[in-house]
Parts: sequence; structure tokens; C-alpha cells
Amino acid sequence: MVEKKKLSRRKMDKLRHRHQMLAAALDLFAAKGYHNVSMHEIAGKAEFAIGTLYSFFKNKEDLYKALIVEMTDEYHRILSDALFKENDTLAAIGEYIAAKAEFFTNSVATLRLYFAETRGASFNIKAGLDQDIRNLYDEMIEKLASTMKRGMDRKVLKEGDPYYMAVTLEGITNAFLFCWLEDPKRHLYASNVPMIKELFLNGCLTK
Amino acid sequence: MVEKKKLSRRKMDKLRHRHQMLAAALDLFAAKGYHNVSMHEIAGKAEFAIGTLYSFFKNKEDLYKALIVEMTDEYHRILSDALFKENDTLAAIGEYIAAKAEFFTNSVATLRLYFAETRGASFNIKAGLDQDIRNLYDEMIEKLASTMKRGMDRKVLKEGDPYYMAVTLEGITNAFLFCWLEDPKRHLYASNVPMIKELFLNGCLTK
Amino acid sequence: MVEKKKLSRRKMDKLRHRHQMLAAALDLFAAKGYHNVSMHEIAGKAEFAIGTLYSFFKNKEDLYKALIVEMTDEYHRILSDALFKENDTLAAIGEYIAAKAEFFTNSVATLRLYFAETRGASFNIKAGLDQDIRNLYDEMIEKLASTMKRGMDRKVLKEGDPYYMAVTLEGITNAFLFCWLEDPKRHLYASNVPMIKELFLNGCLTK
Amino acid sequence: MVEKKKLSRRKMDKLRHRHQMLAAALDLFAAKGYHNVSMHEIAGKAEFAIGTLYSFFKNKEDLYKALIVEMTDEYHRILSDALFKENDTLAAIGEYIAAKAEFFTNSVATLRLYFAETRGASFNIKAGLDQDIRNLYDEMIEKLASTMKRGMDRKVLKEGDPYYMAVTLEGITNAFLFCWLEDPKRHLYASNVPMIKELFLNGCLTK
DNA sequence: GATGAATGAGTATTCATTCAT
DNA sequence: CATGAATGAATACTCATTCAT
Repeated sequence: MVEKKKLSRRKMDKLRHRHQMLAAALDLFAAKGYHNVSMHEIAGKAEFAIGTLYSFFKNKEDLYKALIVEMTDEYHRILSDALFKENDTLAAIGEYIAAKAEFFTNSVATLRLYFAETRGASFNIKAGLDQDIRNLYDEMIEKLASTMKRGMDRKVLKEGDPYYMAVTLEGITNAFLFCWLEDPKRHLYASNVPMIKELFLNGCLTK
Repeated sequence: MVEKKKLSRRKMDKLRHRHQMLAAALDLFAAKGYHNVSMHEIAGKAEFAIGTLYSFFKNKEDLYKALIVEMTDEYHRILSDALFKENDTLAAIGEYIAAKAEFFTNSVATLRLYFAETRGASFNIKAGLDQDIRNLYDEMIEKLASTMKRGMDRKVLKEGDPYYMAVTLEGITNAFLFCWLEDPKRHLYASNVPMIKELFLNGCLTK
Repeated sequence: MVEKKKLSRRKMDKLRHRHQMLAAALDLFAAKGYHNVSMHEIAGKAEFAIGTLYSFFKNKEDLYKALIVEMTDEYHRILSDALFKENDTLAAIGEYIAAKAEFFTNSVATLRLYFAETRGASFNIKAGLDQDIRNLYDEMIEKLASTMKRGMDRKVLKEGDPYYMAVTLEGITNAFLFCWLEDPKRHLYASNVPMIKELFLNGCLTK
Repeated sequence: MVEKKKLSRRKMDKLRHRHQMLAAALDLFAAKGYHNVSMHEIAGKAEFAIGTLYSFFKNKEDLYKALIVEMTDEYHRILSDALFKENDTLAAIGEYIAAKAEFFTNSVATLRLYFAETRGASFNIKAGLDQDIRNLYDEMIEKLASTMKRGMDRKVLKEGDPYYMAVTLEGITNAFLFCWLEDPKRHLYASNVPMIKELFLNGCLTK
């Protein structure tokens, strides 16, 4: 029993330390960009020696990848949940917009990295992850597209290419997130969700 | 006369050389990212000595800034022209969408840099340009917003915040450009312009 | 009694563990060289924790020294035995050649280290051992030289400097060992012992 | 003409600088061993900045290889010349012994590296050169062996395996070089050449 | 006594920038 | 005025060693 407790404490410690390092890295990468952050800086901010950092991540790229993957995984989990919480198509779309906004408003840093990796051309990693991330991103779009398809089948949404409808929603939400990122005071999040939904569903034309 | 001709020839040469250097830099930056391109590489690709490169641009950042500024200037000139070519609001919006697409389809490299600088969090330049570019970007949005405002005044567009309407159009067009950038064969540009216009104006709801 | 048994078992264990560590170190050092082997690697191969390794040897150099010293001690014991087993000079020389060959053919790894330390300029240890090893090596040469001297006194060997005669025998045997080390299949050991003896004693000239 | 001169001066400078760097590296590697010498140290001793060193050699291994290859090439050229200067077999052998001794007595450092690379197990380079050097070494032995063969055909040397005869000569000369390396005062070079020749040709037995 | 997480000095290497020719 | 050799600060990464549990 004592043995087990001891072991589990060590493992807990390791996990906690890993989180501290990833948190420090997230802040720094988001603030200054991959290439303007040194491993020493990350170690310093996390209050560990450089060697300790390297005992957790085999190199800088590996650390960055871990960060992106964990972030992306959680992000997609949350969006999927939002999308499938409601059976009603319009409600699902509303949940999606709200969940996306909420996820990022909790962490500006995460949003910066998300944009850097998915919208801006990312040159931070040699190979592999880049494609992985893009694939995950595309999967998300496909899920969204299938929601759109369902809406069409139910005659709630206009006929058309569900993929491009999903792309459109992505584009609008990203644009608003970007506004908020640039000037959080001016562009309040709460009031925008209904507006985004309205713009996406009804467009700008007078009826 | 001879003197003058000589001088003007020299100036022409310098200008041409400058363009060659910027072109080399554009290709490399777009392909590999600011931090993964060395000044030697740019000089090599442009077929000049490193010292010559430095006689044109005082440092790497300066070269990058020149590239971005020239690109952005032309981009905004073209978009403004498109926006004010037609008095009719809906026609103007169509022109805008088409001009934006055309500008970038001529140069994937330019599009990559545009995304890197405006959408992805750019960490390529220490300070200054970043804000300059954002300001220019915002000016563009304001121009677009004023077109939207005109549309509202003419009862062509629904009442609402013209700024966010502009943001919405930006978001949708960027999303489609991004699709094309990722997979140019799948997402053809020509057929998408009307679809974008339709999605922006009428939304996705069945009437 | 129980107490004593326990203690002696513990001591036996420690000794066994020490041997396991030294064996792992020998293999690795011989295969990759002192500087290309890490303490973690040795600990891993010996299946001990790094701290345990350090409880047996105070540092890397110390471990290496222990290895070399134990190897050298046994080597010299065996060669001395061979040299003094036979009273007859020529027989003694034959025994020496055979013993040297046999000692190393049992362990290629040992031979690699032997060469690294005695023939190649060794840069593995800061100071101290280097000289110790050289002294031991010289002692061995002196023993061999005294055998040569006895041979001269008995008019079996040609007059000359017995030291250089010993050096000559060392050189020839090492050269053949080296051949074998490089290409064990081509250069068989058993058949070479008489040849070495003949070359050393009679030279290459026709009579 | 002026143009040409200028250019050639630059090239001369580069060549001279390269030699200075290699000379510094030779001294340091010979004194302390590959792994105990840092690139900064070499650059410092050669009185260049670290970057300059790297503009001449793409990495540490490359610098080391250049050193070894140039040394080995010259060494083998000199030995080949010595071997084929005289038609008479015994004279050729004498020349060989003398040339080998002379080559190294000019540069203790070179001898240290030669031993480190050819006799001691070298672990300084990952792959490739190692085998190259061994092949060159073997070529040399084969040349020596063919001289031995000629001696046998002319009934000057005893019948036997010419390869092993060459190996024997190598062994003896190396052993004496090693003595000299260890204690240059005690083991004078000039007086040893005839002794080596005598020991190799006639052996140690009384007639 | 064994363990392995943590440490941090040390090292190879890159690349923006300068300046003598 | 173009050239490219030289510079050296900066940075990713390793590994011998320690010590709390």
C-alpha cells in the first residue's frame, strides 16, 4: 500500500511537471512565436533546469508537437460534443459557434497557436505533424459538413455543397475570433454568437 | 545627355536588381517561412553577393518589411479599385470577391505570406510593421464596411453593424482562399466566386 | 552464524553486481569507445539504476580505470606465468607468444581496449592511470627482456640489446593480433604462433 | 593582370588559412584526443573566429577527416617512393624503414594521430573514413608485400607468406616508433634503423 | 541500499552582419 | 561599388553527477 502510494506520487509529480512545462511553453510560443523562444527560456519560465526539460521532450519540435496535439485533441473533442449535443440542426450550429468561442476565450494563447498552425502557414515543424494537424482539421470540417447535410435532408438548410457550407461557417467564426484576439475590449464575445448565427443562416440581403 | 542616360540606366539596373532580390525572398519566405530562410540563401537565389543584398536592405527584417509593404500596397490598391469600380453595392461586392481571388491565384507565394502576416499570428518582425500592417488591414475593412453601409442606406443590405458585415465577408473569402491554397485541384477558384457571393448575401437557410 | 552468512551473501552479491557492471562497460567501451558511451548506457546494459552504478564507481573515469587495471593485472599474470613456466629460453618465448594470443582470442573486446590503451594514444583518462598502465607495460617488457638476456647468456640468442629484442617480439605479436582483430576469418590464430616464433627467431633472410 | 593577381592572392590566403587551421587542429588532437578538443579551442589556437573555422570545414568530423586524409596521403606517397627508389630488395627495405622513421620524427603529433587511427581502435568518426583509412593502410601493406615477394623470387628472402612478412616489418617498425614516441631521449632514431633492419632480416637466434 | 528525477556546465553549429579589398 | 571572408553572439542539445525519497 505504501509502495503503491509512493509510486503513484512520483508519477503524479511527473505529470504535474510536464503540465508546468507545457504551460510555460504555450505562453511563450503564443507570445513570441516558435523561433523566438529558446529552450532555456521555457525551462526558466517553468522553473526547471534545461536538462529536465529535455528529459520530458526529446527536442524543441517534440515539445511543440506535444503542445499542439494536446490542444487540438481537446479542441476537437469539445466541438464534436457541442455538435452532437442537440439533434436539431440549427441548435447544433448555435452550440458549435458558442463552444468554439468559449474554448478560445478561456485561453488567448491557445487561440494564437491555433491560428498560427491552422490558418497562417506554419513553418515551425519540419514534417509530419503539419499534415496530422491538417487532417484533424479536415475531419472537423467533415463533421460539421455532415451536420449541414442533415440540415439539408431535413429541409432546414438550403441545398448546396455541405462541405463549403461548413467552410463558410468556419470562415465567419474565425474572422470574429480574430477580431476579438486583436482587440478584446471592442469585440465582446457574448453578444456576437447570435449575430454570427444570423449572418451565417440568413446572409446580409434584405428579404 | 550621355551623363543623364547613364545615370538613368544605372537607376533602372538598381531597380531591377531590387526586384530580383525581393522576388527571390518572396519565393523562399513563402516556401519555408521567415526563420527558415537565411540571407545567404536569398542572395544565392537572386544571384548576388551577400554584401550586395545588404547594400539594398539594411537587414533581414528590413527586407521582409519591404516585401510585405509592397505586396500589401498593391493588394489594397487593387481591392479599392474593385470596390469603387461599380456604384451598385451588390456588383461592388462581386467585384471585390473576384479581385481578391484573382490577386492571389496569380501568386500562391503572396497568399502564403498574406495569411502568415494577417491571419496567423506573425512573429517575424520585432515591432512596428506588425502594427502598420494591421492598420492597413483595418483600413481595408473600413472601406469594405463603408460599402456595406451604402448598401444599407440604399436598403439593399439588411440593417446591422457594417463593420461586422465586412468582417464576415473577409472571413468567408479567406476560408475559401485557404481551401484553394491547401488543395488547388479540388477547390477551383472560378466556380466559387458566385457561390461565395450567394452564401454571403443569402445565408444557408431555406426561405 | 546466520549473521555471517547474510553478510557473506551480501558481499557475494555486491561482487557479482560489480562484475556485471564491468562486463557491460567492457563491451560498450570496446564497441564504441570511451567517449561514445554514457554512464546511463552502461547502467542500462548492466540492468542497474544510474545511482547504483555510481555507488560502485565514483565516476566514469574510475570505472574505466577499474576495468583497465583488472584486465591488465590478469594479462600480466598470465604472461609472467607463461614466461617462467619453462626454463628453456626458446620454449619460454613460444609459451609467451601462445599465451598472449590465447588471452586475447578469448575476448575481442579486451583486445580492443588493450590496443586503445597501449598502442593508440589513449586520451580517455585525464591523468594518472595512463602512466600507471605504461609503467606496468614497461615492467612486462622488462620481464621479457630479462628472458632475452638469459637467452644471450646461454648463447641461444644473438648478442644485442635485450630490451629492443623484447620490443621486437612485442611489435610482431601485436601486428599479428591486429590482423586477427581486423579480419578474424582470414587470419587464423592457431597456425600463426609457429610462424611468429620463426619470424622472430630466424628473420626473413635466406641462409 | 591586376584582376588575376588579386584573385590569386585571395585564393592563396584561403589556402594558407586552411593550413593554419589544420595545423592547430593537428596539435590539439594529437595532444588531447578528438573528444577532448573543442571547435572553439581549435579556432582560438588558429586565431580565427569559430564561424571562420566552420566556413572551411562543415563540421568537426569533416575537419578531422581532412586532417587524417591529407596526412595519410602524404605518408603513403613517401613510403611508396622509398620502396621503389631502389631495385635491390634489401636496399628497398632499408629505405622503407628509414623513410617511415624520418616521416614521423618530423612530427610527433602526426605519429600520435597515426597510431590513434591505425593501431588503436579509433572511435573518432562515425563511419566511412575509418574504412577508407584501413583500406589505404592495407594497400600499403600489399605494396610492401609485393616487395617481399620480389625478394623471394630473387632468392634474397626466405620462402613464406609475403603478406605476413610485411606485417612483421610493420610490427617491428611500429614498436620502435612507439618506444621513441614514449621516450624520445632514450630511444634515438638514427641508431635504430640498422638494428631494425638486422632484427627483421636475421632474427634473434645465434647462427 | 537502490532508485531515477533533476541539475547545469559544456559543446557543436548556425547565421545575421560587417568591412577590407 | 560589388564582393565574400571573417566575425561572434546565440541556441539546441548531451551527459556526468548528485541527492531526496
